[in-house]
Amino acid sequence: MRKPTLEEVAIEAGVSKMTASRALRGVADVSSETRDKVLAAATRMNYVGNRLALSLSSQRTNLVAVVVPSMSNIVFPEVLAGISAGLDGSGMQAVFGISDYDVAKEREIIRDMLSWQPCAIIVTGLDQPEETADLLRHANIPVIQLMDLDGTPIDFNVGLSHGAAGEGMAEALIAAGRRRFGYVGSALARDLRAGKRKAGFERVLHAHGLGFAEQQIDDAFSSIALGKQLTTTMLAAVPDLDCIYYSNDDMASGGLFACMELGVAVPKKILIAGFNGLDLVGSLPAPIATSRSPRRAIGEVAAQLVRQAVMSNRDAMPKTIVFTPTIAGIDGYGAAGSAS
Amino acid sequence: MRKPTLEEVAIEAGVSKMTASRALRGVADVSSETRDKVLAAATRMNYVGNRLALSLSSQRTNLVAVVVPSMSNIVFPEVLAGISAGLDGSGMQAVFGISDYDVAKEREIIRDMLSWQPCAIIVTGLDQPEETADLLRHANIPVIQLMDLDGTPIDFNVGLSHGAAGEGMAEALIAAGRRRFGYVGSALARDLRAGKRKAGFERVLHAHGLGFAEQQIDDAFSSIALGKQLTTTMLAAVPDLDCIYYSNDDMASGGLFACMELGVAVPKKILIAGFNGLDLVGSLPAPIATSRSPRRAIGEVAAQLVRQAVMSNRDAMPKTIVFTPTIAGIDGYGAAGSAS
DNA sequence: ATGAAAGCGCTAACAT
DNA sequence: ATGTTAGCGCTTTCAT
Repeated sequence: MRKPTLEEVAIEAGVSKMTASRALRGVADVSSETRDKVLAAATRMNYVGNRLALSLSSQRTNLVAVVVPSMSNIVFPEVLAGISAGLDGSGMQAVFGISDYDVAKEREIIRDMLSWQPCAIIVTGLDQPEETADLLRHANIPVIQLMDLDGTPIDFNVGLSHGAAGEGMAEALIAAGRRRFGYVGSALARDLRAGKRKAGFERVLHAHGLGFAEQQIDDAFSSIALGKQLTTTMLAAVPDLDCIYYSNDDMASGGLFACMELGVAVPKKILIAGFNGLDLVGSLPAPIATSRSPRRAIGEVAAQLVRQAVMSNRDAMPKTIVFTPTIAGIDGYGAAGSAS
Repeated sequence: MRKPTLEEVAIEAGVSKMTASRALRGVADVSSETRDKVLAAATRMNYVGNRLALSLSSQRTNLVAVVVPSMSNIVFPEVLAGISAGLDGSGMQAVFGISDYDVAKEREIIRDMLSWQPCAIIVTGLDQPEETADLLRHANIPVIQLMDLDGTPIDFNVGLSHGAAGEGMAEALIAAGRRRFGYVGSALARDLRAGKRKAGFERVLHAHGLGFAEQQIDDAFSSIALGKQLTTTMLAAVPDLDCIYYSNDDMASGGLFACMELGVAVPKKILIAGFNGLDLVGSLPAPIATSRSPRRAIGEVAAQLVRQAVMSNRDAMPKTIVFTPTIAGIDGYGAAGSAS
């Protein structure tokens, strides 16, 4: 039993296809009597409209394509939740793809999604290779690049500077009296934003005549377990550090757990610093420093931009929305910084 | 500048629409010379096919609709990652929607997604209201219900019994000598699976002449912070518990942090038990009990079912895939249980 | 190996 | 207030 079409509903209701279409869409100029007949027929037949036909015919879709690199920590799911919430009530629908931090896969996903004629596309980061950027530019739809500001946007850009985040954290830690630093990271070859934070952090260290006394970097993706493991290794090799900077909060939380197991006082002996401002960090048994990135807000703002961009003149819109992370977890650095 | 159509590519290549279509799709019976001409023209013009037209014309799509209740902890993102990975290479594309544990919103999302004529739909849980189930049944596509087994599936079912998971955990804890139980949970009105675990747990308690000495339940959604807060409250009221069962691992982790702050020995004085088997739990500074649910595997298996169902005869396929959670974190309960 | 005609299910534009 | 015509961009079917 095939699914009923608009035409079949129209026949059942004793009207033309066009009238049925108007009634179903709630367009004006349909007598309430006719509308009721059509709605009744549609309900009776379990009619569900065909958006393929609708979109093909009307030359526009309600699809917003979104590409994120990963779903294995809570960061991108929160961005997606923000986008989804920000789109609520607009009639638009997000379509997600996961690139696994793989540029070739990202390009294929983008190509695939563009074939669905989305009304906008949201991608992560500014570092797409030229071929991918080309694809995006030729789509002739609003392109929103999320999370990162350190680079040249194609169109719209919502995020924060990871270089500056690294710099800010280093300055805060030096101001807090720390001098002997270690770095624990993972997957830096793929997670370019983590690399930018590290580079910013090192710029400030060098400006103060300092540097990382020790680094532990693994190719695997970040996790609490990996942070714990690398920290244990690091402290066995260089026990006299007074601060460790991590690629993110997952790694940093693992670092805290390693210190607790080794009986190293946090933050008294070693200060632990991560990035993201995960909820987890606020509940941990010892304070660790972090840069709070407004992940959900970034998603919501991206959704707002999409709504504006598809409605109104794109040229009259701000091209860049800058968020500034707040540093938390260092004495005397309560709630500095703000979003703008 | 509008996007080029197949017809324009065909003209540019000096062939008919049909030949261009065949060349682009790699269908047989196209001379390699012609194929090259068409491919060159398509590349030159940055041609991207229009899937709306393709799907409308061919009467089939590569879309798999997926509805999950939440993105605010790592559980469903992992399921989605499993689905996405399981679909890789099939040419199918997942489309996600988030219902926020709201049945009305879920129904609207499902209705919306069905209008895109997906080739299959994956939803969370077995407890959709009749109206939603009707929608699903009338779609005439494979319906896969995830995570839960305690109920009547519409079509295919992949998951675990949460009632049994609660029972198993209670038995393990009683076997481990615990007798004075507390319960800490959240959002039970919406998270029905958490409620089923609690009910199973209580069935076993009652069978042993026991019950919860104290309960702390909040309407908010689960989080580490909430688990910590409710546990602090609970231990202030009833300090002599020897075990607390939580609605999930996020809440349980918060409970552990509360105990650490209060100087309560875990697991010596109080044993803490959650559900999910999050990575986090394996790195925590004290052992807590959990039921490991194979979230990613559930997603991957669902994707496999979809691939089979759209290719072959649905009737010849298994209707239910049962996973059994493993209990971890209780002495003597190493790696009991297995997936089947 | 290639092309022409018809049509997927809907809406836009133009009648009436 | 309702109906008619044309067409969205592609594939299917049937020729050649």
